[in-house]
Order: sequence, then structure tokens, then C-alpha cells
Amino acid sequence: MPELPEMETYKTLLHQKIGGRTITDVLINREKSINIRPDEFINRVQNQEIKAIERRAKHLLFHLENGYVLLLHLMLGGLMFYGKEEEKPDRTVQIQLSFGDQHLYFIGLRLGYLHILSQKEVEQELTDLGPEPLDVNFSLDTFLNLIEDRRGRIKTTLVNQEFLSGIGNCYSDEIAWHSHLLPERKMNELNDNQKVQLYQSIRFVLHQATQYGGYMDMALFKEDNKTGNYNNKMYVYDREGEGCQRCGAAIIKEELSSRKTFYCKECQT
DNA sequence: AGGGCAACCCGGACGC
DNA sequence: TGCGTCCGGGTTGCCC
Repeated sequence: MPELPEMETYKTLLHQKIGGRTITDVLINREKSINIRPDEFINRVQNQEIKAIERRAKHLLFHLENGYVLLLHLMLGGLMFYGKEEEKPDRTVQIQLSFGDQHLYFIGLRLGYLHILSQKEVEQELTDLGPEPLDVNFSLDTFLNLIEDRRGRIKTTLVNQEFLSGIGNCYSDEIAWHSHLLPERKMNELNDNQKVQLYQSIRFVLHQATQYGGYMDMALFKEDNKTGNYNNKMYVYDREGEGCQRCGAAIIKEELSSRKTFYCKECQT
């Protein structure tokens, strides 16, 4: 499911495609995906220029010239496609933003949404999110302060958006593997070296995954060769039974805190 | 505080 | 091809 690297990739690519362009048409096929009446929604969005696209946690923010913001969360299975009508994947489209004869399709929005909000409302909406793990200000000291008194498991802590923002089920496993630590390990039982290692793995894995365009393999547009290249770099996620890249042992799949979890029982401790 | 769990939602995958 | 069934999974909220 789309997490920080996927949303960051979307941000970069969409900026190139629709940054500075004007939304000519809006099509709402699923009213539950928006937050106000469709006619009001269209009123606020149509004929507006996209001034900037920003990512916060797993959200994308489309800043419009009238000051309103389109706040997107893809939740589970949501994805986007940009292009001409004949290029779009054969999937149900919940919302469509048009830019002349090119369209931005929002697909698989089941629990996901695209809300139109004032800047103040967006701020309130995002107020409980923890720090951005790739932010330059997210230092080792910040991290050590953050995990002080934390007694939960590594995995549940990493996916907690109030603790750190943008990490989900996939990257929590990737980070745990990279740090040689089991996802079930308790934060407060890690020694100093392991805490430093965990911090470094958070930074490394998220950075690398973003460089490779995340792991979701659906291209954002025709001839998009950026999106999803991390898919074949993944260490453990969805690799049950395959050999561990470090020690060769078979990757284990298990349920932890009602989430599917992948790890190597030989070289993670 | 942290763990457990239900509810939200429905398209797509899968079985026959 | 066609129809019925089931499941995924981030987030919220509630309880213990």
C-alpha cells in the first residue's frame, strides 16, 4: 500500500506533469471519496491552477490558486494514473481531474479520499502526525528522544503515525530487516547500538526506496519507468519462502499485531 | 501506554 | 465466460 516512498514518487512525477497547470474538469463517480457536495467541490476545484504539490506523511496536498487544498490519502490499494483516456488502466475510477485532454485518475479509493479543505482545516487534519523521517531536522538525537519511554514493539511503533509519519506495513518490515532486528522486539529492550542502527535503517531504507520510485508497480503514466523499481529490491516484504539476501535462510511470514509480517529468523535478532 | 479488536469499504482475485 | 464469495489493510475509536 502506498507509503512515504510511493507518495514522494507520486509528488515528484505529478509536479512535472500537472504543476502550474489548470484543472479544466472534475468528475466525481464516488461521492464518499469527497467531503462536501459534488457541486460545491467542483466549484472550488474547477478552473484552478495547481500552484504546488506537497507530501506530508502518506498524504499528498495539491495547493490550488484560490488557497484551497486538495488533501489526498490513498489508504489501502489506492493509486493514480495520468494520461489520455485511451491509456488509462481498466479499473474503476472514483474521481477524475482533467487537464485538457489529459486526466488524473484516482483509482481504488475505497477507504481513501480526496478532500477539499482550507489551509487551516488541512493543518488541523494533520496536526497529530509525527515527524518526517527523511527531514533534515530528524536527527539521531531527535529519534532517541522520541523512543525514550517507548515500550511497544518495533513494528507497531514504526507504523504509528503519531510517532513517525509515513511508514506502513511494508517499510516497517524492510527497516527491521535492514537493522538486523526482529519486528517483535520491544523498543525499550534495545541497546544503544541497536537504537542507532534502527535510526540509520529508517533513513537508509526510506531514502533508497524513494530513489527507486517505491514498490508499487503500477506506472503513473505511459512510459513511466520510475514508479515501482524498488519492487525487485525488497528485502523481505511479500518474499515468503525466498532466500534472505544476507544469509540465504527462507523468509518467514507471520502475523504480528494483526498485520502480516515478513522477517528472517536467522539474521534478525 | 500499549495491545486487541471491530468497523469502515468494495473491487478484484479466485473458485467453481 | 459468468457468477458468487471473500479478503485486503490504513485508520479510528473503544475497551481493558
